[in-house]
Amino acid sequence: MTPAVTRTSTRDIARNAVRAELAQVAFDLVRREGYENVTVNDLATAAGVSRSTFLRYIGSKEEAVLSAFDAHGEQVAEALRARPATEDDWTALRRALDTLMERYRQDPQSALVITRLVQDTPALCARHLEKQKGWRPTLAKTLAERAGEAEPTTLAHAARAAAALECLDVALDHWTASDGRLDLPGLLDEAFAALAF
Amino acid sequence: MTPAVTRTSTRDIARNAVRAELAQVAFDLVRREGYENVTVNDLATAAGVSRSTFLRYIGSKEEAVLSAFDAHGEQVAEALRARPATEDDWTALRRALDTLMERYRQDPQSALVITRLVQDTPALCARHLEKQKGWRPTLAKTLAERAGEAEPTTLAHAARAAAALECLDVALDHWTASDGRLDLPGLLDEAFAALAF
DNA sequence: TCCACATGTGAAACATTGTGTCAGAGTAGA
DNA sequence: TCTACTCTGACACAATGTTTCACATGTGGA
Repeated sequence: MTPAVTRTSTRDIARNAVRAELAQVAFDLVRREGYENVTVNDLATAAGVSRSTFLRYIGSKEEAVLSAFDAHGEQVAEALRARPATEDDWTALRRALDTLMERYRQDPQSALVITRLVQDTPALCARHLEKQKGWRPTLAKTLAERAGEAEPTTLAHAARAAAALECLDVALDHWTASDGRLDLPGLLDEAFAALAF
Repeated sequence: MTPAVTRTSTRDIARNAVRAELAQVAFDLVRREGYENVTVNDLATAAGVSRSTFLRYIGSKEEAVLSAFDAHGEQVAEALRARPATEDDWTALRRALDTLMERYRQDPQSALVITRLVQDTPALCARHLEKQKGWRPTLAKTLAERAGEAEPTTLAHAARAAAALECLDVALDHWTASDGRLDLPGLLDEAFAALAF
């Protein structure tokens, strides 16, 4: 059985560091050569490990690129928890997404490349949507907790969480379509406003 | 080059019939044995054709199940076009989804099985989300056309289309979680209402 | 020091998927 | 009848992801 408490041992830290390193090398190579033109063998070789080891850490070729988004779900949830309880759900969700906006602002070039890569590669796009769908229950639960102690997670919370994530998606689509020239937070505002009838 | 006008020849009709037949056999087998426990070879054998032929018609193992949803996007768009121009976007989208509700009402048992299958199989879930994302531009364009002749497709239209599809998704999640006991159109209403602030 | 045990790594085999090629069977039409 | 055209199945192929095994490394205790 797994231990009841999820403690982070030094070994886990080391593993995560290796994983991040492998993902970084993989992303650089994919960025240069294109996702379809690179094999797992290439990625492993570039990282200086065997194919076995690479897959042991990363899990799959898709994950090599998408692990960059691993933390996003929890980050948005964390930001959502930090919003004042008086704020309505929709505003709180919009503000929580500012956490991600900040990431895109810090390095727009890289962000544009990886976002395009995911959008243009069907396999990556599909997996990314699935991963993003996994954030929904967490956000919905956080909304429920904000609402009150005994509040169960309702369908309404799930719908709002899902809609907020779709707004992010739509905004990113328009952003990449404009080659990153349009203002991403502004696009996100526009998407959010479109659902406030 | 492909012909400029997409005409439907008798051969295309025959091809689609074969495709539907293969998909039906494949779905039945997957339903009984489980997606992971069945290979493309099994599906082809069950349908009485070679693996080559099966993949030629269906494209991939995932598509064998997901082709059941192929027409949904265009059906919803069609229903959306049929809504009165005076109706606001959100109401029109909700009513357009009644087309799908009708499908679920006609055969709730099968609908429950296939919906669960897609939800519980990561590969299917991912591909289905990607396919559903493909409906978004069509719906957004339809919303724009409803708005007026020269109206371009705006980010707001895309956001509403995306949100409506997510409402469908959320409603289906709760529906399957209730073993199909809850009223699906009612759940969809609830999800839509959660976004009408 | 020596031993036992756990952990990380690479090599290889394996089942499966999806693509591409090719030859033969069947068919409709000139 | 001859000729294109299409469909089919067989096969080869590259690649993915899983599993198993052997080897190295290192660590703690007797």
